[in-house]
Order: sequence, then C-alpha cells, then structure tokens
Amino acid sequence: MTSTDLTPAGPRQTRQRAEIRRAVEELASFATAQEIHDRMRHNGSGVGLATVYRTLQSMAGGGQLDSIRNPDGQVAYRTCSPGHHHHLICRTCARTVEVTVPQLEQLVRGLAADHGFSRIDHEVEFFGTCADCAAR
Amino acid sequence: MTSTDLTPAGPRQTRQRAEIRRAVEELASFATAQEIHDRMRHNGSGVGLATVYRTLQSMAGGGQLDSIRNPDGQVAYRTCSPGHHHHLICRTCARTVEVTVPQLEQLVRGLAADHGFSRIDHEVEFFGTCADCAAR
DNA sequence: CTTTGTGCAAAGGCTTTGCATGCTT
DNA sequence: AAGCATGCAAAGCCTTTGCACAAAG
Repeated sequence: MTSTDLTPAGPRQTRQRAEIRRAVEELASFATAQEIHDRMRHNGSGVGLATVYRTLQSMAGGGQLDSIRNPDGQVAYRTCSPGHHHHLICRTCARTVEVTVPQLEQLVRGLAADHGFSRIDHEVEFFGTCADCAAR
Repeated sequence: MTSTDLTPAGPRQTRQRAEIRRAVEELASFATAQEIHDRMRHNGSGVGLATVYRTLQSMAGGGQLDSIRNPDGQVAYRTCSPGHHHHLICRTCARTVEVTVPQLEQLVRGLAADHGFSRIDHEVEFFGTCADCAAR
C-alpha cells in the first residue's frame, strides 16, 4: 500500500450522480428509476439507465433517499424531509402527503415487545383516494 | 341467445383449481405463486405455473385470499382468518404472527379524516427479527 | 497511478399472454 | 354444443450484472 487512508471514502462526485440528485430533488412525489431516467433524458441528459438504478440504490442505502414499493411492485424513490414519517398516497392522482404518526411508532414498539420481535421495520404507506379524486 | 342465465356464473370447478385451493390452505404462512407451484409439484401435481398464477389472482380478486407484496417485491398469498388483521413477519425465519391492532385502525380513520382521503387501504405488514433469530 | 463509476448490452427473475386443446356446464 | 380453463412456450417488464473504458481521488 502506498498510502493508508482511514476515511470511509464514500461515493465519488461525478456529473451523473449530481444530475441524478438534482432530478430526484425536483420530484413532486415518488418516482421509479425508469421514470426518473425518462425525465432526465427529456431534459437532455445522457445518463444511462443502469447508472440511474445503481445510483438510486446507493443513495437509498446511504439514507439520502427513501424508497418504497408502489402497488405495482416497482421501487419508487423520493427525497425525504428529515425525520421519520410515512406517506399517504392517492391511488388515482398520486398526490402524496407526508404524515407523522407518533402513535404508530409507539404501537410498533408495543407490538415488538408483545411478540418478542426486535428491529421491526415498518415501511408503512397508506394508499387511498384523495378528496379531489373522490369528488369526481 | 338460447338461454338467459341471470346468475353471475363464477369460476368453473376444475381439478386444478381444487388442488390450488388445497395447497394454499395448507400454507403456514405467505407463499409466492412459484413457491406454491413448486410445492404442488413435489406433491405430485402437474398443474402448470401459468394456471397457478391465474388462479391465485382470481382467488385474491374474489376475496378468498389475501395477497401482500414481500420485501423482494414478489406477490405472496395466504388464506386469512376472518376479520381484519396484520402480519408480523420475521425477516430471518419467515415466522409469521397475525396481529390485530385496533388502535391502528382508529389511526387510519383519523388520518383519512385529517387529510380528506377516503377508502384508505393499509396493507401493513411489519417485518422484523423474532426472538429466536435474535438470540443467535 | 489506482480505484470507482459509467455505458452498453446481455442475462435474469417474476409474471403475463397467445393460442390450440380439453373439460365444465 | 358453447365457452371458460389449462398448458406450453414465448414475450414482457423491471432490474441486475459483466466487461471495457472513462473519470475521480
């Protein structure tokens, strides 16, 4: 070894990563890797699909992005406001509301205790019909 | 028309459908179409994979089966005990506990009201580590 | 200079679909 | 006899992976 580096390194700064980050930050709601890629292409970007997949995964793994699975089974990403929260998503127009449900967190802890489970993840997303769409 | 039938018809009774129903009823926990198909084959059944997929979908659509999406994005099926409830699933050993969480139901109604949403589905499944697996 | 990221295309895995045949009604 | 159900294989879709090249540190 010519040098000993003790810093965790982290992902490199590349044009592609920057573009992807920007694209994700512009999202109004969740979007899949393919949707994000499409959108970028329309905006003139030439970043490859595989890179988008890899980068989104990496960002989600690093906690910079939240990933959920939509009702069709695809993985969708979104930048999240800091802190733990959930989403209330309209099945019809995809409108999304971020909700914090402290009672749910308590509930989960209670559940865990009652059944001897630990490290319970709850990627809880609520899908429903929003007022506007119900009106039609 | 030679005859006018007013009954909704419904799925036909076939050997395959019966076999699939039986297989699903024997499940201890959720299983995907492929897993169910494999299991049936090992038990000597020659039912085709496509038929298993189609039949499970049909049964789930008819409310005879509950379907969830597992963490890998595959659709998993299970016969459910009557009444609304959720599942607490061990990520390691797949052990599943059925839990009723009345407070959650209340919470959901509250959420809906607060944000003008209606018909909120909450396919809420909790994934965690059960006591046995945590002990190792 | 070394290592990680990117692109492209191919491969993979799960699920759906087309079509001819068989079975239910 | 008429029509849905089944099987098989092919097609589809989303996602991952292999490999050579480019770029970052």
